[in-house]
Amino acid sequence: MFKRAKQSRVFQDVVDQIQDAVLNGKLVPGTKLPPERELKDIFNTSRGTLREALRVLEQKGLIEIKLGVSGGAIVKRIDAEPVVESLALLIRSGGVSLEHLAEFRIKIEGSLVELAAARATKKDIKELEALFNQAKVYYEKNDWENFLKTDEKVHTFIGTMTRNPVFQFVQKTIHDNIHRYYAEYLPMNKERTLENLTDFEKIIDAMKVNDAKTASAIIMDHVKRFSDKMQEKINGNSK
Amino acid sequence: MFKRAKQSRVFQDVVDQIQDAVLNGKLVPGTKLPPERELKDIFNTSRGTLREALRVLEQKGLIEIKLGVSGGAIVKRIDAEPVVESLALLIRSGGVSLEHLAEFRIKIEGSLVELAAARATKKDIKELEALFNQAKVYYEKNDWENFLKTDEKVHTFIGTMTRNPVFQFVQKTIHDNIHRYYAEYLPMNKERTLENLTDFEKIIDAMKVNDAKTASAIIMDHVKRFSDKMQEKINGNSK
DNA sequence: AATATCGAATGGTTTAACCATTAGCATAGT
DNA sequence: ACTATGCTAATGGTTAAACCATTCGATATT
Repeated sequence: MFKRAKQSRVFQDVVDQIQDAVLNGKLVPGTKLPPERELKDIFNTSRGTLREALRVLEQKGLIEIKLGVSGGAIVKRIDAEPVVESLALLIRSGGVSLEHLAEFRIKIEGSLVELAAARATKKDIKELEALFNQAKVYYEKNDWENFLKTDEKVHTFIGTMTRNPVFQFVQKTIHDNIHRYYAEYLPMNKERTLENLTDFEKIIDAMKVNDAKTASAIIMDHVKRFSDKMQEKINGNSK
Repeated sequence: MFKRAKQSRVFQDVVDQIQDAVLNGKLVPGTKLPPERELKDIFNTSRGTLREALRVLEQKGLIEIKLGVSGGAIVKRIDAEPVVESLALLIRSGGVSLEHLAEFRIKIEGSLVELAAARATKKDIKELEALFNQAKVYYEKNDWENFLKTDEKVHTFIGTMTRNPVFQFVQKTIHDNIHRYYAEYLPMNKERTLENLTDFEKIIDAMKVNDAKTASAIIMDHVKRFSDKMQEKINGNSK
């Protein structure tokens, strides 16, 4: 009938109060909180306890702390970083394998490109073409590192084209976490890079006429092909 | 060229050491860390600083802290909770609207059901049928609250059927966050509940023969229909 | 005017003490 | 013998006061 009375931890109360203030818009990003020695009086707590609260808020990505005079806790604009980080932890702890990630990525990136293609503006296409030309230069110079970086930018940019922040941060999270495997298991060469570049060109063509289905099919095939290659590589190495 | 040398914060070093130990398997879930008063000596720090480190580790979901004698910090099995929580924060902070969520959900749940249907075992089907019968009872008793809870269980269970933890936690996160809107904007009635039940039956039928495409199409239509209704309701109310 | 120096504000850390919760044990009462 | 009560010690939670380290701006010096 009754719930166990939650044992209050003072720092948790402080965390909740500040978090609520941020979520209610009472504390807007950029606001500087009072110095610790004042905050501790406001919340009627000790500095140690207050600092535990600040650590939690910092970890949640709600505040950022600067040193020195005129330093202090500043309310941050909430971004996807804590999500990315905690997912990375989950992955690294072994709860998620490369296969799991790749399987998810194939599905999600197909849908994502479909949306992006449907909503592509002329400005988007121009931006994509600029990235394509950049990638082409790196391809010709055999500069794999910068090629990959540009490839990364392309994926991120297509994410923004969806105009949907959920897709955007999922895209970012997946790529942040999958990149580690790529660098380790899928060394680039001229042939593979060209393949990548060709797929890219096809997608831009499909997007130019807002052909969502085609664009989606190409990216799904692209992701699947690269994932399979990486999987082969891993299986091969482990034998 | 160089990065600014990160100003060392002692508690961060403690966090890193313990986190690394967990990720390297040197500390397995269930292990109890020494009491604070010993840990502070081990790391050669003060108790306050050590506790700041523990707060961060707790927030990351790496440890859990129990009170009283034989209490202390216990290494946890890392789960999706921190990911779900930080994503919820991102959503609640206003970066994500219901439309964004619904759009994402339509796509992801289609793919998810497709996978689940392809991998459905007889045991899975039995479990789904049990949930279906339970939902039917609540439908007949006009018990909307429990009907919705069961509906929630169905979605979660279909998530587990994918055998892919990424899909599982995305499904959980989306539903955790969308549920708030549902309860507020989409009051259930006999007609709507029946519609829900009918869709559910169709999906089970498709899954019985591992017809992934059909199952996927049904759920996408289902989610889209309910999202549209909710959207209407919201637009109507706000006018 | 440019540069060097210093001081104050502010986060980072330490220490030592006390409070609150809990598990286990000892004791008393039946 | 068994149960219930209460005591004790271990452990996390909190407080307080002091000092260190970093940074910015004011002031002095050249």
